[in-house]
Amino acid sequence: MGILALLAERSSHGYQLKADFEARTGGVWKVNVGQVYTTLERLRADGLVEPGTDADEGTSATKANDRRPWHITRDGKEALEAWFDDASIEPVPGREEFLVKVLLAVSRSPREALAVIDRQRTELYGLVQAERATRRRSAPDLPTDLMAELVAARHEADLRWLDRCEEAISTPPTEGPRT
Amino acid sequence: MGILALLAERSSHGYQLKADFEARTGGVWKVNVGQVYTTLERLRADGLVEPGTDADEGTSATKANDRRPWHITRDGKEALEAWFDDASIEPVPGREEFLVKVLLAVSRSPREALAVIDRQRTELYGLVQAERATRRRSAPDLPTDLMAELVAARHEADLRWLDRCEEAISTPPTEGPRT
DNA sequence: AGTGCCATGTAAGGAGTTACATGATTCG
DNA sequence: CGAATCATGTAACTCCTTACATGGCACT
Repeated sequence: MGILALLAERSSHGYQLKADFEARTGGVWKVNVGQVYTTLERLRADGLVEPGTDADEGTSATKANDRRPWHITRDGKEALEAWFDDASIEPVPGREEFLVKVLLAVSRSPREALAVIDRQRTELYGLVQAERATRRRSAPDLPTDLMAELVAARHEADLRWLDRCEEAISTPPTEGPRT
Repeated sequence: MGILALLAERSSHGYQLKADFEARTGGVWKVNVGQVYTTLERLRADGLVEPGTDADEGTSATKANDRRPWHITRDGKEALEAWFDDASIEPVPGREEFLVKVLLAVSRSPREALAVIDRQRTELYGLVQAERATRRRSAPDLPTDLMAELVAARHEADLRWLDRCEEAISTPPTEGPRT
């Protein structure tokens, strides 16, 4: 649907779509070019996009490489509308390796758990710093900016959560000690 | 690795592992039973687990159904240690449909974007409420509790981010208006 | 006798990842 | 001329999802 949304803005070809998609997601979501082409084929199979006709732009400006322009179809536009209209949030966060690791470590032993939490915190903190640095040396576009803010917010939430975990396993060594 | 971690705590069989894994992730990560069995096969192929011998528990207590107990191997323990030791955080958040949808909507039109943001906010807010409700009527175990807190924290971060997006597309209608 | 849970598996399909193959153009 | 970049595509692999097929046991 991301590819489709880009094609709704303007017709384009695979290689370009890859670049646009990555730019639009603030460089966070890197896609393999190959995947773009297979995705376009899938979209075509579903009738949501169609390849450009020769009369289309083969004659006009674009004649550089072997570019193969794609257009969104009527069905494609409808599907895209439906997608934008659908506000349902996916599964729920919490399926990340990072979390599972911490949760499973908690059940191992307090010592193990604290070690894991500490390492994760260091790592996360490093990421936050790195992002801040990256962000300082560039006047990015809106998507990049927004994505950066989200990533930062999430990471900070995760850091606070790690503190919370540490507290939880430290405070009640066994269970409700005596009230 | 989640399965492996559970097997490190105690040997168990597929059906049980499924239940344990879900419990350990606070019920957030539902796995299909079938996947557990294929995962166990994969782990065995890698030499990280091994099926129980007949002498093992076929004779002793467990004789109920056709249970097939699995044990972690030496290699498995090592691999698990390595996994717990590895603090690297995966890709970076931000690959969720929800985000891509908002970011792509932002580039469409302010009106569209505000509509999408608003719907997402309503949805997210509903989720937060639902979770709070769920949480109130149950005295859960530690993993469930921690997971719930993380989910709540993330959702709240996302809500704040949606506000931020709204602000970003409202404030500078075009670009740096006049200093 | 029947329903439902325990328990183990297989098969099909969709999607992402990595890697590779191939050629044109552009720029130093 | 050589290297980087533009551009399109294919193949192999891994993993997750859904669905289905079986059978035992327990409880009513």
